[in-house]
Amino acid sequence: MRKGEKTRQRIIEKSAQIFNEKGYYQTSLSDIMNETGLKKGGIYRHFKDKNELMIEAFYFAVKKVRNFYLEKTTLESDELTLLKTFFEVFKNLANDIPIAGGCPIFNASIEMDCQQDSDILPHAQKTMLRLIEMITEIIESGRIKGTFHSEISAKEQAIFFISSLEGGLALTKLYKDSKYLLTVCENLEKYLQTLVN
Amino acid sequence: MRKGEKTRQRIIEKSAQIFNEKGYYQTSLSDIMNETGLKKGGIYRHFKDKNELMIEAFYFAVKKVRNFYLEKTTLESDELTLLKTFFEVFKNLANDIPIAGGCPIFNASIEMDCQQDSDILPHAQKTMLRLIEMITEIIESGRIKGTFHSEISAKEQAIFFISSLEGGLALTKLYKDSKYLLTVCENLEKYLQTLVN
DNA sequence: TCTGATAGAAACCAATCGGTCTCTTTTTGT
DNA sequence: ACAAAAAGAGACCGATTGGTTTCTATCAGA
Repeated sequence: MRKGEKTRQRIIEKSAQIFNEKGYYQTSLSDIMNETGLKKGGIYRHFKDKNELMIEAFYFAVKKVRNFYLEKTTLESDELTLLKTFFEVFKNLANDIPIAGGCPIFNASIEMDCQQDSDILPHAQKTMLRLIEMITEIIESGRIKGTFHSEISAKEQAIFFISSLEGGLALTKLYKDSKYLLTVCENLEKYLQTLVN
Repeated sequence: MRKGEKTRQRIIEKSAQIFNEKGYYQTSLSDIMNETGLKKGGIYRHFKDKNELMIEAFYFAVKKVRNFYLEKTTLESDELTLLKTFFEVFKNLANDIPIAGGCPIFNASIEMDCQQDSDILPHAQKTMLRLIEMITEIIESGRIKGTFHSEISAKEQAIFFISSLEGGLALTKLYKDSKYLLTVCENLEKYLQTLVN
């Protein structure tokens, strides 16, 4: 790999961390300069503007969390396990694993809805939708197999789960206390049991 | 009332709107100047700095939502009704009633956890705690009266409700589609029924 | 090893930020 | 109606923002 390509990758990784912790628009070029050790010229050689860097960093952060989830699951995992693993990932995010600052999709989402002319907003929307659909498919699959009873709407359940988890994670970040998210997870697992046949 | 005091109040009201929509740090003095029609000198006469204005605007926004909730309830309202009214307030917030931009406490919270040296953070924490306690007391009261069964922890339920609602509101803002929050509310009401004796 | 291509430093830029200061206008109490 | 006090306009300030440009240093293929 070319040296430039290596540097480019390093910039994305480092800035993805900062973006997820400080916010995309709260993070300045000098923050990224400090973290990467590069000067402005060295950064702008690899990205045409901050927006391009933000988008690449966003997808990097998302990929990092997705891979973390995938590592914890196997093809044999049943639907109940998959959902519980999903909850686990959120608990880990509260402890800055695999990335500091919480859920990248949620962070980008809530930041961008204030930001007019944001180039990230459509990406955040798309990625969140894919997350919802992923959970929807798990529930749907469990419904078909008879694990969950079928009066429920899979997509609505998915929205409910994700909303609760994201909200709980937000409270946990607000108080820097994981008990809030843990409480939400416990309740969700209890709720999940009521859906099981 | 002195003219200055009137102006001061107008600045607070107008900027509370913008702050809640654009974010406290995304909103610049010129935004406030545009909205109020005042120049910089006219604003800084009434507030020693932007931080002071932010804090006052924050409490104004919170008070506005709280009053909206209080107007919808009476002393005779039973606990189940109080909780459902609380859900209703969130649904209204999705439609920019009584203030545009969603829940002021949540907005301030998520913005401030990125912002180092934020003067609002402690106020957001305090106010969110009061909200949690308010809901906790409703549930606790219902438990004592026998409306809810008593194996549940009131505070944990309160955290769960608020997390879900805030998360649902965030999704609704992301897609500018109230269906997400409505889904969350429906699920919460169903869940609420399982707590009723 | 040499040379062209790539990578990066650093000075520079206009725009904007929050904030101050001075001077003028308006309001207010008498 | 007048004078003192309050209110507001607007120029100004230094710092910082994202972004450009030029020039040097390093890397990589022949």
